Parts: sequence; C-alpha cells; structure tokens
Amino acid sequence: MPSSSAVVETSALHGSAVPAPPWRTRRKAPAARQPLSAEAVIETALRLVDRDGLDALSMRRVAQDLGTGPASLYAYFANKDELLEQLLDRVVGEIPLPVLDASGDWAAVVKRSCWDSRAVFLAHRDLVKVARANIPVGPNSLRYTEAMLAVLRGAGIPDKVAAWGMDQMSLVIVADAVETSIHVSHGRQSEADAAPYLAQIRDYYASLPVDRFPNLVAMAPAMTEGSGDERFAFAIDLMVDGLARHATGRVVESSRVSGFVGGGGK
Amino acid sequence: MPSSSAVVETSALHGSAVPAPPWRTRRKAPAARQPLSAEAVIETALRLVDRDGLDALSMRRVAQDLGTGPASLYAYFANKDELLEQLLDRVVGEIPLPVLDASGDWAAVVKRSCWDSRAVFLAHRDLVKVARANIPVGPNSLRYTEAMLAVLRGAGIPDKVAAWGMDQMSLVIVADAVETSIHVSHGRQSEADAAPYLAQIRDYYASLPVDRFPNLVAMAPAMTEGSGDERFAFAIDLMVDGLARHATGRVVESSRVSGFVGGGGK
DNA sequence: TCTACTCGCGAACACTGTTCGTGTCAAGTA
DNA sequence: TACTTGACACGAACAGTGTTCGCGAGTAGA
Repeated sequence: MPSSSAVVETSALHGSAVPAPPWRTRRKAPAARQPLSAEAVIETALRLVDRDGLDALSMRRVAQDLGTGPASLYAYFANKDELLEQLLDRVVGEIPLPVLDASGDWAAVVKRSCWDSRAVFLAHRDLVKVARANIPVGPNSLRYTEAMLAVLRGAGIPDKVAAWGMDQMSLVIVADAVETSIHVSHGRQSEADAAPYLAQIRDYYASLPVDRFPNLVAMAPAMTEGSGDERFAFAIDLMVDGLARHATGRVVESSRVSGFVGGGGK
Repeated sequence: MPSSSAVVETSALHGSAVPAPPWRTRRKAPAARQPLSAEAVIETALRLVDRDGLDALSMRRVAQDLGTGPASLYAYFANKDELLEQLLDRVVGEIPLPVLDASGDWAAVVKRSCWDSRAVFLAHRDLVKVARANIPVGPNSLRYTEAMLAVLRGAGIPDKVAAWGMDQMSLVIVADAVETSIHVSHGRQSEADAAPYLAQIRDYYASLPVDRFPNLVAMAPAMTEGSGDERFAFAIDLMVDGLARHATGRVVESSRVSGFVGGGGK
C-alpha cells in the first residue's frame, strides 16, 4: 500500500444484482451527478477503515475524502448503519465461495472457508465489529450463504442442522475476528507483540490466592497458552466435527438427553 | 430519589476482595464525601442501562441521576470503558456459580450454567455488548471462571482443552446474548413479536431467483425455524458435547487430520 | 431564453466523552 | 479556637459525533 488512492480497486460485487430487500429504506433516488455514487462512498469508507480503523469512520471524514459535506452522503444511505451494512457486504464479497471438490472431504472445505472468512475480516481491521445480529441480506452475503448451504446439504446434513450450524459458524467466526481485531487495535498484532500482555495475565492468575483460586492458579499457563490461530483451529474443529456427527447419523441426540430447553428463560 | 433508590439493593459482590489487577488505573483516591462512591455510580449506571438500554448510558446521564456533573465520575473511573468493565463484572456476580453435584453429570452442570449466564445477561438488556475481548479480570468474573474450571477439570478434561473450551463457551454465550439483545431492542422480545420479522426474512429467501439460490430457496423455512432458546440449546449442546469427547478420550484429534493451522493468517 | 424544479451541501442542532481550573470544604497544625 | 493547607467536587468548555433543514445552484423542459 504505497499511500496512493489506487489501493484495492478490485470490485467485490460479482454477478448480476439481487432484488433489494423490501424493507431497505432509501431516502432519495441516486443522483445523476458525476463525482458521487454509492460505490464511490463505499470504496472511500473502506479505504478509511483500512487505514485508520472503524472508530475513525465518521460521515464527516468520508465526505471530506470525497470533497463534499456530510449531508451529501444521506442521498445514498439512510444513515450510518446502512452504509456500514453495505460496507460489510462489500467485504464479504472478497471471501472465496466454498466449493465441494473431488476429494469429497466436505469438512475440510468448510473449515478452509472458515479460515478464508477470518482472513478477509482481519484484512480489514475492525470492520467485523459491524457484523452483528441483523441477518445479512446483502448480495454477497446471500451468495456466500448459498454456497455454504450447498456444501452442507451435499454432505447429507439435515436442513435444520445445516441452517443452524451455518448460523453458529458465522457467529463464532465473527466473534473470534472481533476479539482478534481488538487485540490488534491494542497493538498486539503478532504473537510476539501479544506475549508481554499474555505474560501479564498469566502472572496475575498465578498470583491469586491459591486457597480460593486453586484451579486458576494451576492453570495460569494453560489459560494463556496458544496463539490466536491455534485457538481458532480448536473452535472451528470443535464445531465442524460436531456437525459431522449430525451428518453421519452418529449424533446422540444430546439435546434430548440433557434437555432443559428454555430453562434459561425469564 | 424519592421512590427509586430502593431498587435492587442486593449487592452482587461476594466474599472478600481480590487483589486489583496492577494495570487497572485509578486516577484519584476515592473521595470521602457522602453521596458519591464507585458502588453508587455503578448501581445508578446499572439502573439506567436496565431502564433505557446501553446506548442511553452516558456519563452525563449517570451524573445527572446522582445529582452532580459528569466530571465527578472521573474521580472513580479513569474513563467510560472502566465504568462499563466494572458494571459488567457487577452483573457477572449475579450468575450462580456452577457446582458439580452428586449426580456426577458434569455436562449437565456446564450446560445449566450456560443457560444461567444467558438469563442474567438478558436480564440486563444489551449490557452484554460491552463483554468483548478484554480478558475479564474483575473479582466476580474470576470467581466464575474458577468455578467453571473446577467443574471441567473435575470431569477429567485436559487443562488446555478446559481453558480453551471455557473461552469458547463465554464467546458463544456472549455472542448469542448480544444477538438476542439486539432483537429485543428492535422490539422482538417474544417469539410472537419476532414472528413477523422472521416471516419477512423467510419470504424474502423464498422469493430469490431459484436458479441461482436453489438451496436458500429450498431452506427458507429451515433458516428461520426455531426459537432463540432452541438455537441456543443447539449451540451449547454442540460445544459441550464436543468437549465431552475430549474428556472421555474419544476425540479423534481432528485438528491434526485436517490440519492447516495458521492457514488463514496473512 | 425563461421558467420550474430537483438535488447538493453549508450550517446548525443536540448530543457525546473528556479535561481544565476554580471554588469550597474538611482535616491538621499552632 | 483560629489559621493554613491541601484535596476534592464539579461548572464550563473543547473537540468531536450523527443527522436535519433549507438555501442556492444547475439542469431539464417549454
């Protein structure tokens, strides 16, 4: 990244358009003017997030980079949230779609795609933070969901398990990426950078009164052990292997065994 | 405060104090004045969050409820983040500690505790949102972590798996609670309230071009099926059962089978 | 060419977290 | 008891935020 504006010109909007969700509000019709367009705004915003992080993304700053005022952006996006939503979908478009290959090892394909997703999210600093509860309906998110569902169904996983499992995977991937991005924003990019921080935590755990915290003291090394990659691998394996047990019919129906479904409700 | 000051007087700070983490910054010594104290600030802030949500929690509003100015709060908390951190720990203190009972069914104990955690978080609107990357070091969080580790280790789970699994469980619980709390803040408290929203999503999926989204169209019902409780049960079972396989030695060391650890790194 | 109307956007509003410096009060000393 | 000292509370201000209003410029139609 040489500091110029020519960074990442590869548009991540593939294929033809998808019908817009009917509840997506657009305040005005897109203007016919030259310099401004939804794409231009998104690319500028993305450049800003990549350079300075999500906190630095203000409507004013985006407008400034485009040589205009903040009010002009509201012609293309109802509010900041909508801009962020489309920004995220733009980034999701960078994730390679999972495709079941000749090997037939669907679990490997799914895991690989989890790693791909994580890599893309982390390549855009803390943008993942905006990926929250809103069920994603952008064109690229739909495309990715479709591809992943194809793999899972192709593996013989029941529809309900595939749908919920897919949900769960995104949740874990996003949550892990958010956590990692926060570490990065605290200056702990590499394992080497994180080491002093982890050492501090470990020493604190070890220094606790051993009579009241015997396990925490004993496990201080284990608690702070392992790189972010290793922990992510652990989480993904735990989940995908669990899904695999549903696919092969080896599942023990545990939800019924220890079943207090709804036990946590108010 | 004529009638409101008697709300939730149950302090959730059990037992004696724990040594404060050395890097916790405190700007000034706590004042000797009557009306203000860290506890009073936290209780006021919690009342505010419970009533109006996390977004409504501003230093100004808290100060106003205490009959003072915003600057006064900075005598007890270095900044808003520190207030939030302690607020969260105050709430974590409401979660019952998991204890291995006579039945010896540790998995049931762990799952029950997951439900308990979720219930407590959801009882405080969207306060969970503040539970992010910072490894929790508050006294109540430590107490909970210790109890949970005791259960996991008692079940014969290896230290590394227990530590990482515990991490993963908090991540899933928090992520799920955040998602649920966002739904609630959108006015979709109960299953009945959420039904129209889910129907909208389902119809949108079903309306997609079937040639490009065959799976999404076919799975529209499955994707929107199930209550929040059922989905949470699915996630927790998936995870705890996975951990159980580590405990009994039946684990297939899958991280080595499909092992591209670090494959997603840059 | 003149009118009509659409749309970009400067300025303003109400809010945020945080800091500075002042005024006040309580404890310590003579 | 009277004075001094120092610490503490907090009003006011600063630099920022997302969003809205309405003026004025510029294009399209007559």
